[in-house]
Amino acid sequence: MAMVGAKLKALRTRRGLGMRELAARSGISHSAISLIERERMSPSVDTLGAILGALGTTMSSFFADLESGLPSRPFYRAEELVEIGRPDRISYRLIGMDYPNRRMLMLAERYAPGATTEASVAHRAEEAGIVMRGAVEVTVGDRTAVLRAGDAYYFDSQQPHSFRNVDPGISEIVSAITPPTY
Amino acid sequence: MAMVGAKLKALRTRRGLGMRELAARSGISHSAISLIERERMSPSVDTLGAILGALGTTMSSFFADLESGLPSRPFYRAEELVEIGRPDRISYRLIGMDYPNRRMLMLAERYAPGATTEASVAHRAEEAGIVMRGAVEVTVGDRTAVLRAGDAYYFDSQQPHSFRNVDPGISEIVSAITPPTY
DNA sequence: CAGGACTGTCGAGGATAATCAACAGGGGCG
DNA sequence: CGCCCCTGTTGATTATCCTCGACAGTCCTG
Repeated sequence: MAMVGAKLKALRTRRGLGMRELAARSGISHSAISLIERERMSPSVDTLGAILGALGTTMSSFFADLESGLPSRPFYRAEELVEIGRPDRISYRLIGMDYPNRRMLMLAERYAPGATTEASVAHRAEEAGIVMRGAVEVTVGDRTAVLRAGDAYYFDSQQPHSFRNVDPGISEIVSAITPPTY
Repeated sequence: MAMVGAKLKALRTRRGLGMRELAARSGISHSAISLIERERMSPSVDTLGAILGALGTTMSSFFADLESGLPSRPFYRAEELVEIGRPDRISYRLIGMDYPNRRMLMLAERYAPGATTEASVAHRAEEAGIVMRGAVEVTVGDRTAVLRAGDAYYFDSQQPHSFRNVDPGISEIVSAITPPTY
């Protein structure tokens, strides 16, 4: 999380505030601010949140700016895709893992026989995908359908939804979610 | 920073990962993950960053989702505007301070006589404003102009820029910056 | 039912974040 | 100059994060 200190200092000085003044407004000690700005310690989420609050910022704005920039490259080899699931059940391989400030989550999914997704909290997003191999039972709200190669889906993530592999072998889906509230 | 734990747990379980598995991938101990998920401690930025990385997420995505939602209200009284500058030099009063995931920063600025902005790092953004009162010398790149009531500006923030109050009294500007890399 | 592999929680310790109180370096002003 | 008020840095102490290992519960398998 490099650059946190430099960015914080830029924010503070731009407002013409001293460390002590910012400390008083945020409830964090001025020495802590000094150490954070010089990258000599990594603040807790609570601490950083308090400081950003006094500067009129939020965590998301702060890190959105920090992590912004163009991706390092446009192409990703199959072997490079980062695994964020578990291959023995449901493998989720992330496309464009080093794209800094993504607006979309694209995944190559691979379901082991019988694998089922966990119940998820409702979130405002749109989710679409297409089955590439096998057979997947998709439930959205009160509707259920078995999708096979070539079949697709598109729904609002706010509705309760789940996926279950009903093929005796492996099933594969390519999916996209936006915004990436994954 | 409430909800961090719940959101983290949702992310982990959705991928079918146990605490120990996530601990191994992130390099953070499973007990720390347990404590964080139950909101019994506030992780450091480094720690949370490591965990999110193993889940294929970034800080900005994580907090963007966490802080999302509709604003509590559409109207803000003059007295309510939050001060993020210093009234004796340059006062910056934030409009819509509780708008959760803003794409824009709008400020009511008030310059004391002789006040000057600090040098700022280059950032990719657009900045516009209009002078309401007094006289402000605005420098953008190699150009300088003195703007008075009714005069306005619009420039790319990547160019070095600064503001200086050249009025014997107080000068006022209403400005907007997007995205809010402030 | 016993054994194993998994789940998450808990307690004691060491590592680190955060605080408080000094300290040192500018300017400005009488 | 000598004093004041500001700036940010540093050392010693306390509080908190973080780790390691132990513990208890669940589920599957022999």
